Amino acid sequence: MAEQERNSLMINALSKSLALLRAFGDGHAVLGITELVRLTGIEKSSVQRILATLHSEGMLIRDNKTRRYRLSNKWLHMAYAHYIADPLSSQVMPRLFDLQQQLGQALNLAEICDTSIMYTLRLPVKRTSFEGTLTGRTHPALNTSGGRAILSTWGPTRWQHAAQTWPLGQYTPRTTQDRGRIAELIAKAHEDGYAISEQEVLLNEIGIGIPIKSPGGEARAAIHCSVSLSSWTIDQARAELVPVLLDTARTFFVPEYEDIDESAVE
Amino acid sequence: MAEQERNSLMINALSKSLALLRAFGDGHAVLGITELVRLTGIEKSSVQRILATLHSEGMLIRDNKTRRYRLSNKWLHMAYAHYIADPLSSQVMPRLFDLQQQLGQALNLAEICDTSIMYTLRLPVKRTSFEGTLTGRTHPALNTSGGRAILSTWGPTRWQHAAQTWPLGQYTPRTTQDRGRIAELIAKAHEDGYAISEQEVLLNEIGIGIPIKSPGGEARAAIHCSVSLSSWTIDQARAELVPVLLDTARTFFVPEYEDIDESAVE
DNA sequence: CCCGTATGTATCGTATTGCGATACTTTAGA
DNA sequence: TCTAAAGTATCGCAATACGATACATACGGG
Repeated sequence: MAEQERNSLMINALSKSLALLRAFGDGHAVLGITELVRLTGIEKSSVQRILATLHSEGMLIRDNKTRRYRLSNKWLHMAYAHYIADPLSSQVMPRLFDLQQQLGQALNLAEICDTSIMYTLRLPVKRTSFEGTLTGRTHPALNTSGGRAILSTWGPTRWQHAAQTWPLGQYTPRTTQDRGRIAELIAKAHEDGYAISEQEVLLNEIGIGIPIKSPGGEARAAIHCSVSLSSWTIDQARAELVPVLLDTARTFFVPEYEDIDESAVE
Repeated sequence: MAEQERNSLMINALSKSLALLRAFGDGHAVLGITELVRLTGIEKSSVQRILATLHSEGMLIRDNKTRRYRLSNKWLHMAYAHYIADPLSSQVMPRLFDLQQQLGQALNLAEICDTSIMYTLRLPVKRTSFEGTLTGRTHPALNTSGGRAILSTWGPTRWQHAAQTWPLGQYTPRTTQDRGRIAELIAKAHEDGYAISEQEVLLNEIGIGIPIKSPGGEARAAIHCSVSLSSWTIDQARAELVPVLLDTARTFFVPEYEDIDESAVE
């Protein structure tokens, strides 16, 4: 929010277009003009022009019956290009694959993305829900073991602040809503070197988050392991899975973030 | 190309930005200003502005050392939103998963995207290359079994035209360069109801492409199965894999394309 | 080590271009 | 059939993005 206007070389039309595109991500995947006006607050005429442009460029599919739009598969190209250029994914992928063979559990790479956790690599084990296999899914960082694991490396000041201000979701009856409790859990994760959560996002699911630290000790990503409460207890998971996961996470080399970092505060 | 300008409600800045973004996809995943100017032909000042905007929106990561940019993981959000809204992927995924359990072979969903094939769902079997696990990868349609399978449903006129004009790559010594031969292979696929290719994209690989037809009989997508020549012969694959794959592909319901279709001819 | 070139950054006046108001057309539901 | 809501088209204005140019910084060879 803060530093939008300082650079006078910002293209307004492009900013708006991105805002509009993001609207498709936030739960509403199929949208018409008026809905977009409501969601984004952009003028109808502008929405009209942006949609026309994106559509004519093949980036949007239009349902001629309902006159509503959805994102085309051309966007997968951007995702692909991201992965190719991303030093972390290419490094983590093969190790994650081996780990999955060894442990037989669902594994993800989770990255911090503003105040959310995004699953960027996914290796499911059995037939899960379709959504469960897709990369790009996000959850509020505070709700997830991965998010707490990452925050636990940022130092008490920053994680306290995050625990108090970052958004929270409500997924199951057992999703922790108590921000003080969350701060405690992060502190615990700081001591342990990893975070465990129980049924906070999905019922019957234990989440294990292991931070992937840069040389400076801060993490922007985590290995996330998801196991079922019907086959595992928390203690079993701690004893059998955590050590292996910690071993793996330690071996990654993550360069320091010289870039914006933008700290996602306020 | 043809119908760019007829609509006067096209936003120039946005079109340019998309062109610039696409440059990251085409093999060059990390780019500086000057390189982008070369690749896209856009004025340096414009490139500068677009990059500044995208960067400040968090869509690009900048390496402060080399001053070059790459796509951030925010784009995965767009990919995610695409999948959520796409009726085909969500339909195919579970069936593909079952198939993979049954056959134990690498399976993909391949979709036509202009003159290319894009792998939009991937279920690899063993530790393959990183790229081999990523969705959004494209190859010239003419080079792949999936592309030929799809074209074989479009009728002789259109597939002849495609065979003569669509781009061709050269991946292995055995990649067919003869456009006449490719037209023949498509015709063969039309008779058989599927396409098989041998070592045209990857050495030691047999590709099997099964069209997923809409009620009208035309396909925009294909199931693609990749098997190793060290364990299989072409005849074995035809006998053991193809029937099962055909059975599966037949059961999908793909709505007709009322949308642009844009036929990628010109 | 210094210089020359190539690349990235900042500035600025102008006319182009995207803006938003409004009027028109189509759809869907009562 | 009518009405309200959603989508589409038009148009004049001025704000905005444009591109030329000048300035700064990085890189690499002699």
